[in-house]
Amino acid sequence: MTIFSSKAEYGVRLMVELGRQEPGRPVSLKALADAESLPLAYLEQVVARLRKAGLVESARGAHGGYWLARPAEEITMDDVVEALEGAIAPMECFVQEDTERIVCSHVGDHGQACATKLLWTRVQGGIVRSLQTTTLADLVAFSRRTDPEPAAAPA
Amino acid sequence: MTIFSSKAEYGVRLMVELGRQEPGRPVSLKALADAESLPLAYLEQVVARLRKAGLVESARGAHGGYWLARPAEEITMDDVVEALEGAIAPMECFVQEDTERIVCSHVGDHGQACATKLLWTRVQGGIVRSLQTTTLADLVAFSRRTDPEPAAAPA
DNA sequence: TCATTGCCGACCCGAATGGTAGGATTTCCC
DNA sequence: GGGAAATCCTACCATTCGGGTCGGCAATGA
Repeated sequence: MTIFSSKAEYGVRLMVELGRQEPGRPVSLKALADAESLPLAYLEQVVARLRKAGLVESARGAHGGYWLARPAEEITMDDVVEALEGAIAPMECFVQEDTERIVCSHVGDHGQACATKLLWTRVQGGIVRSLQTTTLADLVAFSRRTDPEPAAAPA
Repeated sequence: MTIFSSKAEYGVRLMVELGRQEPGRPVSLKALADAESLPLAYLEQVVARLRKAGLVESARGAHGGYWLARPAEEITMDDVVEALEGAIAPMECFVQEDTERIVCSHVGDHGQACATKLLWTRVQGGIVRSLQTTTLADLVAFSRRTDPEPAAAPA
């Protein structure tokens, strides 16, 4: 089984690529698609989610493009993945309320709260914790270690 | 997004129900299906996975049924979920080799190991750790807290 | 004015999910 | 021996979803 869809993979790669660029200058989606060998039309849908979540900003028209809305150090992967995949719920019956609250709708079958709730809660905790403690800057630094060349944006 | 399918939900509930029973006596799938209000025919497929993974054993014929192959204390939810959902990989490009080894097939696009690897590895670690540190006995105890009645198996 | 780029909605195809149906086959009980 | 009660096994099916494609509109700079 795979946990995340390719939206998450593409979106994270896109964010990393943006993090590698020097800030203040927009990068066209075409350049990003070429750099990562990803289909441009599909990336449009992916980046739209990131924009609606306020993680990237954009400029239209010639020499337009995208850039990070905040410095990479202040972006936790928790936000990125949630923007791309939606709220992280281990199971359908988990509905996220406001903050940290978790509700299982299977309560009430015969008065018994389902025991699986305990398990899924722990799993969710494990995932969210690992996402929250990783910033985009971490990934950018990791990518520079293997490929120090910045992708030479010929805007 | 939901992480696990209903196979995991049903299978875990089934294991918990088996854990609530006194050992040594087989419980019919029909009784389990009734206790959890789940479709019998579908549960057959679910329990087949648990049996093939060696987590439950079975006896055919009248008064046959299922029981835990090991005491609940010795069953980690890691094993249960893996039997039900298959190997846990955060992303398609993760292929589990023999033990703990993780490989990302996206290496080589332009010599750059994908930075997402770092992230997915951490996430997988968070999940596996939470599953390994929870035993079936934990869930059984949790379920008894809310519903102390053992489900009165009328064989 | 025109190329470049972001933005948006419709459509589409294959695979997986969540089942159902039906028939073996084995075993206990009378 | 004959049911009845069970596990087992395979095939099938409806719907959803993932992973895209396509076409067109809107805005912006040269």
